[in-house]
Amino acid sequence: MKDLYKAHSKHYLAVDCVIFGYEDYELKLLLHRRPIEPSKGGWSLMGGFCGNNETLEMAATRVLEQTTGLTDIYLEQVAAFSDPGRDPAARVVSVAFYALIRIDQHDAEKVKNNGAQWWNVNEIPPLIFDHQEIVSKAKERLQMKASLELVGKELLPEKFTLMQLRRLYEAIYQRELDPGNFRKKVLSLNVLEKTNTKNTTESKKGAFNYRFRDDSDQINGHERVIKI
Amino acid sequence: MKDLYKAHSKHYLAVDCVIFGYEDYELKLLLHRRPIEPSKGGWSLMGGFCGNNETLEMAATRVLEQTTGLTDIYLEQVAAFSDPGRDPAARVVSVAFYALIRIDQHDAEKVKNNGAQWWNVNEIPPLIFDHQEIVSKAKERLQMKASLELVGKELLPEKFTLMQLRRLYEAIYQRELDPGNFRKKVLSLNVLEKTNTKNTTESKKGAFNYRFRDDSDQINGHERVIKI
DNA sequence: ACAAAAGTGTTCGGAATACACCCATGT
DNA sequence: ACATGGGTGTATTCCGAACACTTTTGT
Repeated sequence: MKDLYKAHSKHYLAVDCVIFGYEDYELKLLLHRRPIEPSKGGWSLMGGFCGNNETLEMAATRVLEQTTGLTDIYLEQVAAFSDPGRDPAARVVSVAFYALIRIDQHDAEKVKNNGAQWWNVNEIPPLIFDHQEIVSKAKERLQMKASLELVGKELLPEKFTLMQLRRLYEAIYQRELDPGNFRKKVLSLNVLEKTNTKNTTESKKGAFNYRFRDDSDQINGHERVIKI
Repeated sequence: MKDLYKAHSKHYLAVDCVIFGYEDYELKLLLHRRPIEPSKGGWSLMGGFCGNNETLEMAATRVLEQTTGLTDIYLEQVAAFSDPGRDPAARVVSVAFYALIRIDQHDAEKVKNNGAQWWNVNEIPPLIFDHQEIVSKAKERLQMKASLELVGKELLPEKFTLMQLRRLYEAIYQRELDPGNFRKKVLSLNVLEKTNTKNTTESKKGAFNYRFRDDSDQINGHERVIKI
């Protein structure tokens, strides 16, 4: 079929991934040194160009696999960034995604080869282009998501204690949460199930491990669920 | 400067606008018959291609002015849609926006010349391509926005009664709201101010008109404000 | 003994909900 | 008179926030 849109201009289309991970009670973010010009060597989000036959989601997935070695990663679209001057080398429109991954599961070797490094989300270095703005928007989105449904399935190990989950929420919300109230609220959502195993590494008494229920995807409408 | 990205493919970039308006107690949506092939004549969102030197927001603004005659329109980015087959004629990535406009203020002449028509948001005809999906996502976003802050400034006339505002929320939320509770909640937000004028067209007694306060943009963080 | 997390219970205030009820007025 | 929306008040319920308290166990 002939191209009916010939009169219009074409654009480079990129994806940039804000990769969130959780480790040592901190929400972290994977950055690498940009391997190409311009701004080669500057701290940057993981990015890549969108191919002709892939969706933006596929491109983001591909970028993630190349940099973390992980497939099957949770992705959420954030927004498109299209300031004509955002990339000094050319007009590139970038669609940002955020990803949630379990730090312990990714391919540390591959990450290192990419010159990548995990950073506490509150202590990141200066970033190239408009990547700081992208990160800010991604953080907002993650907060919003966390307030609408219980997140953690993609960030925590399969089994985790309620304290670990609370620390994650504290890192996302950037404020402390009452342990007792958090426990009651989270359990009332009925999306977790208790396991028989205990974790004794973080307390003398030991805390039961929980896991996400298999069918824990029944969140109602646009009603905010996690006030916490 | 020479193009450093030559190896990568370029793509057509379009914007599609979901134009919300409010009239006769109904949330409406402006559609037109697509003026070009493919799917010429099919019901479609207002769209256009992004130029080389404009942001996507600028492109959307331009499209809106061409179709409604209005400048200075409230716009919110929804998402990018990038299925390679979404447009049968070519690979076109589209970034969707929703717009809020006052139906009485737009250029009815221009709209008519565009073969455009307002539709109740729940009774729209079959749309071309993936526009139905775009509309669904835009509706979700509008609901979310309406629950985070008081909307209406862009949809209602400058002066409006609380009943009109409530009907708007009922149209957005798709459920009835208690008149007394709605009034108390909305006024407690402290973003409206009472005017001296009354509207007697909708009740025998007559209801005071309200308007949005000039400085009514102080919404706190990501805290949900409008539970309603 | 003490510290520190696990886990449970209680209290309190504010907010949402569900109403009742009076007011004003056009028909 | 009565229907209809305007506007106010109130009782009830629910939920989040604050916090007390007991349990368990490593040091």
